[in-house]
Amino acid sequence: MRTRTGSSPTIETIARHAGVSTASVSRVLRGLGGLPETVKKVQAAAAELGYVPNAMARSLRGGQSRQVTFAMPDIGNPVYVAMMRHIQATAGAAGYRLLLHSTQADPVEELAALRALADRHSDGLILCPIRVTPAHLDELGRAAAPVVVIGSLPEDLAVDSVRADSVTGAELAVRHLADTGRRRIGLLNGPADTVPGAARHQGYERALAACGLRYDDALTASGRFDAQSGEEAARRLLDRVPDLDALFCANDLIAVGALRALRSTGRTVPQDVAVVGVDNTDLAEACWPALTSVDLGAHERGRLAAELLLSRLGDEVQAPVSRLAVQPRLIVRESCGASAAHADQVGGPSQHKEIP
Amino acid sequence: MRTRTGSSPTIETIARHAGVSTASVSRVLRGLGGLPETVKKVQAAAAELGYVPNAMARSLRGGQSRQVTFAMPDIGNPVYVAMMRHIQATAGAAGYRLLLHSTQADPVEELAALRALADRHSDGLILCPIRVTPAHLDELGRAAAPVVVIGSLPEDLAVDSVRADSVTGAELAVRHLADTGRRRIGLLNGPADTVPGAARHQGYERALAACGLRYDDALTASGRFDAQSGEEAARRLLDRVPDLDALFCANDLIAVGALRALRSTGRTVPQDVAVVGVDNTDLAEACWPALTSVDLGAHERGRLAAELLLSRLGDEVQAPVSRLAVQPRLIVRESCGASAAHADQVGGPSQHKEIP
DNA sequence: TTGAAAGCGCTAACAG
DNA sequence: CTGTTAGCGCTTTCAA
Repeated sequence: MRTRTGSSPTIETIARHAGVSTASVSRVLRGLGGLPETVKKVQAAAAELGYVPNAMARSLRGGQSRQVTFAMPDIGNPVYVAMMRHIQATAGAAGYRLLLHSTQADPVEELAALRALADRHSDGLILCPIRVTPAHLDELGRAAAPVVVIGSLPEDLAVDSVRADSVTGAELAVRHLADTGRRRIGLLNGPADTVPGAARHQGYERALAACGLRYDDALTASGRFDAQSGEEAARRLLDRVPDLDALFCANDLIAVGALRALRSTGRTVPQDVAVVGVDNTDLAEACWPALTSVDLGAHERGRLAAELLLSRLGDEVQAPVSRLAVQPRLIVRESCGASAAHADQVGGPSQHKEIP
Repeated sequence: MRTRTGSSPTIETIARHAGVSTASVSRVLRGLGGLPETVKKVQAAAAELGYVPNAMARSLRGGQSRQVTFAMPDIGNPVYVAMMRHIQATAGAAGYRLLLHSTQADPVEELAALRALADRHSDGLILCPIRVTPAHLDELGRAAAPVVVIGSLPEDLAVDSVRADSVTGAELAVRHLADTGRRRIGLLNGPADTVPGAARHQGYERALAACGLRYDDALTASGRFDAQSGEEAARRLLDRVPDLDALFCANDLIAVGALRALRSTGRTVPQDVAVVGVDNTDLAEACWPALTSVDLGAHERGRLAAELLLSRLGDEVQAPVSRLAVQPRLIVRESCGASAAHADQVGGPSQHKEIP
């Protein structure tokens, strides 16, 4: 085993060892020219001393950190984990490291993530804002590095974004419920004043109209975007409107809570009440009855956001602002009337029907 | 709105602006002394120009990046997300940023994460190895920065670690099954040659012995640590041993797959077959029947690992190696015979019995 | 092709 | 208390 001096070798150590200049070491190590003789000496010295270039020095010199940040509201929500996985894959493949910033759905934290770009520790940011306040617009406008927002933004803001078509997604769900004979369709929403919350509500309302069903405030309830809140909201709603025959839930977590509430109030899913979630997370397949869910393309959004950010980082010239939208698909599973018998007869996992 | 020059102001910009030296700027901005007059001028200039110190320069100078890395096998597994959440909270509170490295359960990737410490982009690493090969031991020995391993390590390796007592956890589960009258208890394991896989197997075998039940290879099956694999393994096992009355699953994902297999082969849980998972992830409460699960203290492990790493980073002196172990608890839910009636009568979420 | 030298932006002696 | 100065480790002109 080789001797370990206290501190790691620098480019100068290698230079001395190889009898060349630091400039030559730098060149050789990055594959730029060099006399075969020189190259060999440098490589030998580097190998022998176990030299690895210092990333911080390189970043300072080069003006870029080769790191990107993903800031999202709640790491406990599998939909963000799905995004993260694809962001990490895309960024990693391009040689970028991934920094995580969990904002706790706190706008202050979101702004902090934006402002943190000023210290140049990160070359760019992918942000999932839960709300878009004037302060957000302001900070987005003056961000010190490229930002891609996953979510909807005002038209006139010159910031790249990737959004789900949440309204259409909600429509898909509600329409499917109506088409399969449901008439008293409730909405279990997250905070109505958040971007996703507002979108779900809008889609719900619009779809009802399209199906000739009347919108009724009494059929809606809102809370947080988690299972416990979903369960509580479902109980409240069911108390108030016992004859509901379907629940459209703003995400899968809420839907899982709703399933619990339904079960504990003696209702059968989907016979008595059909349930649809949103995000098509792993939870949808894990719960029972397996959850019909609107896939808003979290994977796709993560990948696209990362690609957008990377291309922005690579660009010399200012490419025009991109505003991507991914199409939702409805994944029909048992919670929504696909007969259990049908599901039972198949061997493999992941049986579902897809409505694009 | 203030004018935006192309590049951000440096400490020198501020110095000129305030009519002082860069050293004074540095001092003032870090709260070290200064004449009130000077302080005011500097702060004014910094505020006016929107100055933020460059993190890379600071890191290079200071010899530390104020970043730590968490490397884990599979970000799709909620147990790692749980760890991550607490690592992020602990590290974040101490002013460290969190880098993510998903290793895909690939030993090569794990080694890469270890070696990457050499470039000093990260001050320390929390590693969840899925396997510990001789190469791991070697790299752990020569790591360029402090490492904390979440998992078991050979006694003679001088590396901090936090482990779950997975063997005791398995015993808790199997013993509970035996105590509640189960006699044909199967094991659905992940890869047997991984650290967690081996531990689950060992605990299973040991608990059977303690309960006077005979170990039988035919009652075990193994695959990967995910739901699909769990479902397939469960099918194989049930085909082979139709009269199983309990399944001990190596993690919650496998257990979820097992629930699916049981349902689709017409068995009722827990009446026909009781099921226990491991990790007590959110999944355990999401599925139905709610899953009895061994809580191996993922939160605790994440927090402790982060604290260990941070204290190691702060230490001037070499503190002795820490080897922490967290105690498992069995969280009993419906999949294991807690009567559904009992669960139904309660209003709130998270009803369960806890066996420490 | 190679080496000398000038920084990237910051902090920390060390004098004054 | 403040300014001068010397780097942290690297890349990159610019000459030779």
